[in-house]
Amino acid sequence: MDVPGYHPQLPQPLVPHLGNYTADLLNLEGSPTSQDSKTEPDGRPQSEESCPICGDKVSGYHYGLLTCESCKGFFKRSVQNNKHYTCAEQQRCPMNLSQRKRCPSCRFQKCLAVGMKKEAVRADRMRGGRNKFGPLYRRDRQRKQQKVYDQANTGPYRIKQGTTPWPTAPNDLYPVSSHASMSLSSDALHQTHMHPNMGETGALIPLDCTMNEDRDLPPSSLPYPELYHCTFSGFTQEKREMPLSYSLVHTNYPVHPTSNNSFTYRRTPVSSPGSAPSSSTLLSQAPTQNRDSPSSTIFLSQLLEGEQEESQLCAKVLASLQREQANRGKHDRLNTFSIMCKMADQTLFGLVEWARNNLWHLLVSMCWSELLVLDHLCRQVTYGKESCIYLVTGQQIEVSTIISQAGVTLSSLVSRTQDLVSKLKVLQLDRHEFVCLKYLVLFNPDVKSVQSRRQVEQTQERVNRALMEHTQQNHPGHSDKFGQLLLRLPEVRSISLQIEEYLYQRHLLGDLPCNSLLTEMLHTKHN
DNA sequence: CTAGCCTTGATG
DNA sequence: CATCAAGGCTAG
Repeated sequence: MDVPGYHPQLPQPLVPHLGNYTADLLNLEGSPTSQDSKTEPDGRPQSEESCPICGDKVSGYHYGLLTCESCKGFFKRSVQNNKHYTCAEQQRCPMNLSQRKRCPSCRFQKCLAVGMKKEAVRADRMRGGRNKFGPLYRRDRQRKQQKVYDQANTGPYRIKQGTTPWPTAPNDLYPVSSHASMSLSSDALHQTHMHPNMGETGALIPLDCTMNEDRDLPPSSLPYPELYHCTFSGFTQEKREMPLSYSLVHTNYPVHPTSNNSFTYRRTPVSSPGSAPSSSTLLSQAPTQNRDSPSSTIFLSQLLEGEQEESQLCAKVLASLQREQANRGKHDRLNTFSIMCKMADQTLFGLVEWARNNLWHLLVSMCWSELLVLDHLCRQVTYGKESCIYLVTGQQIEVSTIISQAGVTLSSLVSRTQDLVSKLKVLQLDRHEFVCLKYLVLFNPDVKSVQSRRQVEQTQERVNRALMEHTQQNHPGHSDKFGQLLLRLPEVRSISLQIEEYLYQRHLLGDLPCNSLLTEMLHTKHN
């Protein structure tokens, strides 16, 4: 998902910079304090934490996160000696204090999976000193402390309380990648465009493009199921911060163009912004309504009212990215891939915000990637120009630039997605239909752990009927639009699965910000 | 090969 | 000068 040849611009106060960016995904908590305490707020020594790989006693930060001394040494030896281990079993060997020696392959995979960074092992073997990521560790400590304070507020977004809820994953530590990176020429810079109404304060914020997709990838299975018990608890704080970030850019809302498929709509005070209608609303009328009644129209309006306006989402994402960059040092900028992850992350926050209750959260956790794909498709159909990809931030990238410079997987994903965009443009997908597709994807009665299967089925049926009636009433000349739209869903699913697989591979390579909602979703779904 | 302890040296 | 995360050393 990195975007070679991509130089989007973000408004101030981001600092223009043309070099490689440190992919540091740190907290948004403002300037660091001078406290560098090794104790938790409750006075408990931090060293009592257990190693995320084997559970042994943590001895400090090593190669990106808190680990024990032995895993530190193991990781160092493995990277320095360029070890390639093979697991004799199914790459799911138990990893604990007593068994960590038994399978170096699984141990190393787990090191990578929890976020240890190969890049932090020095190629020149220089001893001593600090690498340039020292400040990142410090901010990680602060964030850990902040998390402890926030533990009381972990209610609304918790999906699952696991026994090992990814507790010791690196908190957004993300040292500079040693992967091949390249700085873009000014030509490439101009291959991306700001939306004309993006805001007058927009300064050139070029980003590097990391061409590191086609490295050797580890097996695509998902080892260490115990890691995939995740919660959203770590995100309540950032989420709560979101409204504050509005003020940063809210005067610069991009005014998105209104196409024939007019996607602008007015929100009524009845619905809380960005929140879907309640389940009772969705089920308030029997699915066997009289077809000629306006019930489906009203129903669709209700669904639409729950949708977040694009300009608001755009503002949120921009504000988040701005703040992220503002909190970084000069050599510490997000790289392109990390920025894309951040965009996806913020869109996911929107989805979780949108989802009403636990059932919905569960459903979202099973189809988040499809919803993201749908969201992207809708944006392309509405705002996207023929040869460009339109990002949630309003920025545009030439498809040809991506295709020419990306690796096989990414090119394939972009091509497939653009094909789908073309088909949906031909179908003239409108916002009502998009929302219906979104609900049809969400309300999937096949999700195993869903208790109220009947409720999910009924909602699905109702949305299905609304979509059918809408297409018949609004596009009478296009007799099979309903069927054509439904036929696109398997491709949406297929693309989303490929994206998940791609993201997981990047995650194993340490490229994904570990403390992101994106990462948690990735793990939760495969749990 | 492992893992505990030691040395180093940039950083604030 | 203290800190602490790098690499080094070595007995087991």
